Amino acid sequence: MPELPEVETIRRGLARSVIGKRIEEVHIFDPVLIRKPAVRAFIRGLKGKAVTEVARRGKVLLLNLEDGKVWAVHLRMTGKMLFHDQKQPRKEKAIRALIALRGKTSRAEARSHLCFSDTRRFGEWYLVSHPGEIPLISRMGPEPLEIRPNEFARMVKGKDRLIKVLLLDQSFLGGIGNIYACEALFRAGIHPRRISSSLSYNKINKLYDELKAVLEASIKAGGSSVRNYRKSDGSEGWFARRLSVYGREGEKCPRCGGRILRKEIGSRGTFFCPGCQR
DNA sequence: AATGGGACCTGCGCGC
DNA sequence: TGCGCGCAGGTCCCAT
Repeated sequence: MPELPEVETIRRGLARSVIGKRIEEVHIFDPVLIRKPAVRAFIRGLKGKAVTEVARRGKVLLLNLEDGKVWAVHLRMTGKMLFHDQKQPRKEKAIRALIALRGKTSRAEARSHLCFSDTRRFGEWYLVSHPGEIPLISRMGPEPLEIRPNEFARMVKGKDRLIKVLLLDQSFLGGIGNIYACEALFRAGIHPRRISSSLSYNKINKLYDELKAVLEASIKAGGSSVRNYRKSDGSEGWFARRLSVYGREGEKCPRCGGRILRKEIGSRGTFFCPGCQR
């Protein structure tokens, strides 16, 4: 699924296209999508409300409505939030929901749509009064782009866990997924199986810098379209071509020329260079 | 406390 | 061309 840079890219796209627009129609084709409240109440809660802001917490999109409620969207692995300016939404497969919007300002009154497509159907929608009502968010650790280096070091030192698995734990930091965990560890020269508490302060500071750098660089490029991820306008992000190790098993390490390995770590495919990650 | 495995779903690419 | 297997940007739940 989209990780922090991808969700942030979508957030920015939606902020440009849907803020100020009013939700006119809500069509839920797959009721399993709606996790809270019941489907009928969810639809009632969205209908007629204008979107005032688009925020993000970790990998969760938060669309604030004019009545103070929050429409939360988790894309999981294959969810796409596509904004369509045309009268009819473009042809998409696996559409689970469709939202019709009306331009808020009187004159144009243009109609547009938000289309939620999600092949694997893991995505989730909520309507809540506060993001904290979503269990994942209530337990979520800090945003990696907002934390300070000394705080990060304290957190890493305080756990005895495989560093790769720790980075993926949303209750540790919110927003990091498999791609950026692999990439940050590669850039920092840290083996994904290292135990967090055993890392030197030097290494932890390096990891902090590289994590931040890779997330920010990816946001600038619009995220990594390795497979399913698309921006809200349907286009691809450019960062996949800049990934050093993710998805590159058997390729040459750009740093030392060794071979990139793929191993299962924490039940996830993990890409790294055994030559320069120690 | 931390780790491993399975579950939830569907589709794509690969080897034979 | 067809079939089976492995694999996938996530998270939850249970067992050890």
